[in-house]
Amino acid sequence: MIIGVLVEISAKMVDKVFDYNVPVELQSKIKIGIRVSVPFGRMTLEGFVLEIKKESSLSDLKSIIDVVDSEIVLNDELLELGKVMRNNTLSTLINCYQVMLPKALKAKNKGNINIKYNIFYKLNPNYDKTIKFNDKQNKIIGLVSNRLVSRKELVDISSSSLNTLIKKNVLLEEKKEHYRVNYKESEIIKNKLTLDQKKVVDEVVSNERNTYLLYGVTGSGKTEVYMEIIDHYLRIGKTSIVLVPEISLTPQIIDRFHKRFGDKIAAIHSGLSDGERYDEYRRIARGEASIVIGARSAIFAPLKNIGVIIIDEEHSDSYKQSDSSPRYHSRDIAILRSKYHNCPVVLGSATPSLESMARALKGVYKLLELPNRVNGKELPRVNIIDMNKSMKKVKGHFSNELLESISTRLEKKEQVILLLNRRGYSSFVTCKNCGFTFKCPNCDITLTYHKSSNTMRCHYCGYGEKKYETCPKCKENSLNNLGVGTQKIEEEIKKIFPDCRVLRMDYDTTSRKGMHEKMIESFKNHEYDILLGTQMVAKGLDFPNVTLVGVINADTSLNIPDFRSSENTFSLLNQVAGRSGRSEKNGDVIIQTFNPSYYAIALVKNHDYIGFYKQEMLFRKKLSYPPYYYICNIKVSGKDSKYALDEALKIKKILEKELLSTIILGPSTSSLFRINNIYKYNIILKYKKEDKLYNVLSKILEHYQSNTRIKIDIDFNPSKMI
DNA sequence: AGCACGCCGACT
DNA sequence: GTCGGCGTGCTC
Repeated sequence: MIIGVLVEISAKMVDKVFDYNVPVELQSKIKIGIRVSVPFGRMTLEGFVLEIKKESSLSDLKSIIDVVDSEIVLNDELLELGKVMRNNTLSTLINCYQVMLPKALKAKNKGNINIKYNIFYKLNPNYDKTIKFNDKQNKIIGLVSNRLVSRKELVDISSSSLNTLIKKNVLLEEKKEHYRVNYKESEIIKNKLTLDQKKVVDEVVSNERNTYLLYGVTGSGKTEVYMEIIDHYLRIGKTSIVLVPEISLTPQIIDRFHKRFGDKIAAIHSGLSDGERYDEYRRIARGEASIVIGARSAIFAPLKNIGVIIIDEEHSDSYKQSDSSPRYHSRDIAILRSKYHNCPVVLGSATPSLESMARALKGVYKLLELPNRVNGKELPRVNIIDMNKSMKKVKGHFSNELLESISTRLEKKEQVILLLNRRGYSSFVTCKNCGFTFKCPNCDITLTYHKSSNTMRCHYCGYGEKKYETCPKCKENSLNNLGVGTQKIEEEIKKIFPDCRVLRMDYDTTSRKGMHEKMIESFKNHEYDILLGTQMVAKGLDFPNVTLVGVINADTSLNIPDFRSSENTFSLLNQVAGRSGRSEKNGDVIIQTFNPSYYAIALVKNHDYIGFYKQEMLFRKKLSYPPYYYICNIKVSGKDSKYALDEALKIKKILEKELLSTIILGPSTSSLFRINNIYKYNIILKYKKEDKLYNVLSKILEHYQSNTRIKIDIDFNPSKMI
């Protein structure tokens, strides 16, 4: 027996199958998709078995050392999917496979993440009948004589007696896997659907394979629709995947699915330890869970017989893996898997990505709409406050309008959410006298001030230094802590409303395990009046008593140098506005901005997504951006900035010669020019149809693979270009 | 990823 | 002469 093995090294050169002999005693364990350990050069590596055959074109094969798994880790569907991914992302095949698996199944972590077992005992029918037992031993034997008894139960009687019985071979051990995550039985809660919701459900389950764009306003009951669709497929024995952005993968949403589907769900979220993740993964692989809910990588859940794939908040950029290879998008993977399973894909959003809406309007996706809120209420009233006028009257960050509204709600014992838009914003330190700002010596990024340690830190590489008292440039004592943090805002609120209970929710306060959950719960129970936070208060949360949403600073996310900054801003504001007035009481929204007439802000007033879509499409067309053109970012980086730039220019020359219908921009320094002393350049391609593209880029990658002085990363349809 | 091979600069 | 720099190539 000869097998073809893909080894766990991510390099173009070894991104192929290597043949090995299999010793007779291991042959019965070999399956396609199982892992083996093999000698490779003078190393020992793990790899995936991709081929089983009788002959090889090479003689003198080495033999595999061992078989790693008892069950396959990648099934045929995922093995094939990986090959398509490699072609679409120009990544290595091994990277594509590794991204599908939990940490526990990667070679580097072997042994660190274990399967937990519960130990049970039963009576050995052939034990030595001449042995005499004491009372406690007899009690144990009585218990195990007709059933499996857990070790814990027997230890409670007498651990020494138990040990004696084990030693004398009277008891036999049996191990059972123990899953660390627990889904308790739960009473099933089902809401009655509105006519609109029912129409959507009926369309999707009509069993045509189709990609649907579900455009539903905030509060229109999309989650209920998802659950009904999933329920339909569950009843006919099919499985489902639900993707949610990590930031809205809260205990609240998991709880809702849990209440409806009990232990049929497997939830994969950032709060799980590696071991817990592994347990969930095995439950899925074994068919013990049939509904998977998780963030981006849950799209690879090894479910069989998938009935539907749902991507909630489909516009979220968290679905694109942008920091490492393979740079894939969950939406693309969903559509590929839907072809294999012949099942529908549902993309849901109140503010669909322009790409998806354009496809829906072209008929590539099928458009479904939920134009009304389920409670029959109007969408909240949105009031846009021009801070150019207000700032003169008020010091601090609050306009009179916002303060008055907060005050009214507090009197009525209603709750308030305040959003501090920190995207593209950080609390940097600057000199009021000469304008000097502190930057990271490694990354060219402004350092962020941390009050608790009185240090300035780089958010990219972790560099930190003590805060200066005087400006290092002009020696004046005029360093100013610019930028607002949630702490600062909290202090301001407390000054104005001393009795008000403020809950601060941001990255700092939620990083401890379980804090996020606790905060949401306590706010829901009205232990606080105001929830103040960053992005994480904008998405998916459902608090019936919230009747006012205030946005402190709508503009900051407009300043990001990215062609999607308007889209991201509109979508963030629209999302957070949707947190207001979700129950019986009407809701209000107050948005503070310095650009009140800018369309991405002004159109939030009437929740006018379609209006925004039309405006934004004009801009995208004019500048040849998606969805009119595809974009590909070629990242060239190296320690030697001149060398990297020279090579980037060479690459551009080649591209210009080969790609005749592509717009080529750059090489430009990205806004994060230097990270950890690595200099970065971007070459941007804009194209509609370019048949040679993948071929040419592959050749470039191949040419530079062994060049250690620069690194080339290719990102198709990048979500961000920093 | 590692490791060997091989081809040019400054030294016991 | 040769030690060692790292660019290039290979691993079934």
